Amino acid sequence: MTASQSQLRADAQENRARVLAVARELFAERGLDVPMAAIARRAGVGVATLYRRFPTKESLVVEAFTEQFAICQAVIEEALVDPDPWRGFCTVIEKVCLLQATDRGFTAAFVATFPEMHSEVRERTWHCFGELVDRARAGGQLRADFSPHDLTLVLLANSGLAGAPVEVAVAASQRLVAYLLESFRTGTDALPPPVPLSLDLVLQ
Amino acid sequence: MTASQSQLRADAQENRARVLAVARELFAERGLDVPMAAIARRAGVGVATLYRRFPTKESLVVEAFTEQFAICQAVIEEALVDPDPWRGFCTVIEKVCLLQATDRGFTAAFVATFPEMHSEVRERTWHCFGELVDRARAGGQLRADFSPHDLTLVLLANSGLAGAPVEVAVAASQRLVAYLLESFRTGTDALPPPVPLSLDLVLQ
DNA sequence: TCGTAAGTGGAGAACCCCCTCCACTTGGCT
DNA sequence: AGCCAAGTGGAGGGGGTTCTCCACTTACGA
Repeated sequence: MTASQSQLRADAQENRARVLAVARELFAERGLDVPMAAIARRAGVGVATLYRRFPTKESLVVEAFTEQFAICQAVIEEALVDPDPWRGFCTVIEKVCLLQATDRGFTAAFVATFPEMHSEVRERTWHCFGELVDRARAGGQLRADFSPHDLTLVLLANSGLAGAPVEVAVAASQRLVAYLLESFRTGTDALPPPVPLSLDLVLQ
Repeated sequence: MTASQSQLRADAQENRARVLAVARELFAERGLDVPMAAIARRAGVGVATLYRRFPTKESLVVEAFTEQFAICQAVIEEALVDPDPWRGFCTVIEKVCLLQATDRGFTAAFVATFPEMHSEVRERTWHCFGELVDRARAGGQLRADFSPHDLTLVLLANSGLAGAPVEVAVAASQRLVAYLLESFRTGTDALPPPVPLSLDLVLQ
């Protein structure tokens, strides 16, 4: 019900919403490489309509993924109020990696969006995670030499699994995360079962 | 001094070699997306020359990377004769991941080459690694629930770091590998120092 | 009901890619 | 020296992309 939305004619508003939904679907399924024409076709509109609402492909990507990024932000803030900081820490990594494994466009969108994200938001998220890391370290469950930068390391590593079909990617991601969390911690736990990751499976 | 090589005129032979060298350089620097025209230009030849020697881009990629893949094969076989199977295991992962972090085209080339690799070679490599895993497990240094498929997991995860500039990718890869090896083992060691992986650094 | 501003679709411009064709050049044998 | 098979470069065909232009259609207030 923003000004810009209510100023749109009813049919236009509906088209816009459908385009956005389709874009999210296709970006998740096939990554950001999916052509604008494909999005327009599946949404049942012409390309011109699409470009009228989203002047550039990048703007569509940004709009399509702001929701996901907001979820990430929320996940971190939520973890910060968890009384057990180590559990909070694990939850952050597990949830974000799951999101990433589920959505093929996630990482690329994040990278594309990153430069034009208000640095204010970035700083805040980063600060929150730093806080979480400090507490988990102070609690003695997170190893002392863990660096907040390792979050980026985990995210990048996890993004390497995005090529595989979703179910495979999710299973692989869960095992990878389990391995990593285990070495982030001071202790030992059972892993989820091995993933039969032959490359035949990975190549779609 | 193969028949096909010696049948080439001297100048042609030199051009072919230069093209191959340039291709390796550019694939390593910028990934497989680098246009054929760019390779031709840097090698100081026309595109036609390039296509005369390598009828298709894929064939150039295959030729450019067979050396690297042979190295991987050698690394595994060499590890198998190491009297300490755990050290062999670590060496395999470290060396292959280093190769991967150093060369931006590595993973894509591997994936592209994979289907048309003689399954005989694949089987052999896979068998060797399986042997190594069995021995390391039997030795009690590798965790019992490690799966040979986890090698693929490591490789895919490590490939996620390839976007960053080489020095960053290498440092990040080393830390990732250290983390993973630590959770593959039954014990604990110090990590290499954290990598300041802000996304500014990662985006070239 | 009807006028008009808002919205639309599809053709096509501009660009980049892989790869081919062909008139020209050149190495190396005689 | 001279011949010619072998080798060459650059123009351009065919297909893909993002994005624009403009004649047509439609929602909706008066």
